[in-house]
Amino acid sequence: MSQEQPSPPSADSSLDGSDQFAVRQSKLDHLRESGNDPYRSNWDQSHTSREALDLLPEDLEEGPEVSVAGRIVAFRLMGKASFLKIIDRDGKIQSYVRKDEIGDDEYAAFKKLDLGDFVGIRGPLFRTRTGEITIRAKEYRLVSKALRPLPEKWHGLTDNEQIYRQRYLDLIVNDDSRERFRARSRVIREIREFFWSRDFLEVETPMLQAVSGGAAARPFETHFNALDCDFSLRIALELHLKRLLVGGFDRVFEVGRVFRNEGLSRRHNPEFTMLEAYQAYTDFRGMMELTQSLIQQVAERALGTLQMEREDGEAIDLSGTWKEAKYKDLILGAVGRDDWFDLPKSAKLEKTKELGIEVDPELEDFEITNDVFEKIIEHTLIQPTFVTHIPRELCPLAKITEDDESTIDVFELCINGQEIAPAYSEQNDPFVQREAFMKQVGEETQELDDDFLLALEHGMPPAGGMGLGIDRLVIFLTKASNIRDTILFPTLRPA
RNA sequence: GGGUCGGUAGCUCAAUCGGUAGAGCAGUGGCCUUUUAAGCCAUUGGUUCCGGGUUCGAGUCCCGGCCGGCCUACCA
Repeated sequence: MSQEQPSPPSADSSLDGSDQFAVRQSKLDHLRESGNDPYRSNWDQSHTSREALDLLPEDLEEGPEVSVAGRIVAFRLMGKASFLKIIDRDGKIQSYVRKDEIGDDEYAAFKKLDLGDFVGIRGPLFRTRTGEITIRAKEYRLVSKALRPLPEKWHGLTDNEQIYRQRYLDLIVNDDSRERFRARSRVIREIREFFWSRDFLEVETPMLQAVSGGAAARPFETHFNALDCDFSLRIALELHLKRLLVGGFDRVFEVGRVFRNEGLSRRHNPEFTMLEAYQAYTDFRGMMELTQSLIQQVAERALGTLQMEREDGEAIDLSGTWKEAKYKDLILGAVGRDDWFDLPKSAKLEKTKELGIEVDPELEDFEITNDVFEKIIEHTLIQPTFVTHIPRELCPLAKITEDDESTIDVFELCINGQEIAPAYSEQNDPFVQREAFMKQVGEETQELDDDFLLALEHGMPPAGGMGLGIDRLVIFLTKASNIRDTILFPTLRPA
């Protein structure tokens, strides 16, 4: 380490810079040889970047000394002084490092730092000529070496596959992605706060289930060795939460992962996060108030606004009292005739062809109608809309409407052209429930959950229940276009 | 599962009709004490996703495979 030699001969001289990993590894080796192993270092933070920036009011040129730490994301060497920018958990801050302030040897070592390295920096705050709040370094220390280069600084990382498989790189270089996942976390926190404030009990129910019910989806199957029996991963939270209503916990909610062995799409990931809440002595009308208040409060607190914007620029207004529409009215409007529900199946199929949608002719009448809803109506419901009076065949777990035997007391909340949250007046008649299950078991590959029916026979209080797909909520709250942009590590084929 | 588009340097992207694979950033060496995608000079770096085929010659054309985007199907 002589000061005279401008660049001491070392292993570096054999490296031409073509192999960035080798160059960085060589730098690491030299640090270790000189007793400065970065992987054995640490640093005490006095402030985060954000906190430090807040310490220098507009009218002041000089601020107190701070000690920060983070990853180097910009590095500008200018002879005997340098600027670098580090990123930590709440932002970025610039530091100014001068040779005459940290010393010749230290500065020589400093120049060997790389983009991506973690450093600690201590020094007073000041304002640069262009007004940027900056730390004038008195001391720095390398506390972890990055052996691989960061993605390009200007374009960031754009390759979708790499964004999903190496999310950490996306989070380092793509500000919007980092902010989207912070927003997701705030949304979930505010959801919990909402239910806690309404005296709901947060619970955890099994993910491994002998019978996975509560929805019509194919489950993932697995085998439990100790008991030598098959289990499936849950596809919904519903049936266990209702057992808790039976048990006397009359306001419960759970936020948790559910798993459905179905296809992938912009709106579907095989594991996704569901909220379900059940409240005794209310009904789907009560859930309507609850759901609207929940989403409004979450948006207000987590994002500070009720005015959303989709990726395509269209606005979504979450304020006020949300629209209500009867399922039947929406269908009649979409097909353009009042006698739709009296038409024979062949005429319905004829009409769907006119409307330009493909419908499987093997389907039941109500399924054809529901295809009309899902393929023509759903994606047009951008503004929050409670769709009510849904045909009873579509859900076996809800109460029948008192003055209309053909519909159930439920709503399906649609926002952003997607189903976000269904809610029901929960069926608590064990006979009607068993009948509905039997009918479903007959036509689907569905197992009967006898244990749940046994619980119902002990008596479940009248209740309203609601389920909400958190990933889809986050999609429109954060202007994302794809569910994968709201899930940190989305499901991909193994590399 | 089907359709379609794509995979080129660490990253972001070029490469005409099938004719020597290039640029910016990053890296390396040098200059530079308030920069802002810092600047200037020089410079390294390629299994063109993989495997076959056609051809004098393939990043480019054909066949097969792998991985991904979008659309679609499945999806309470």
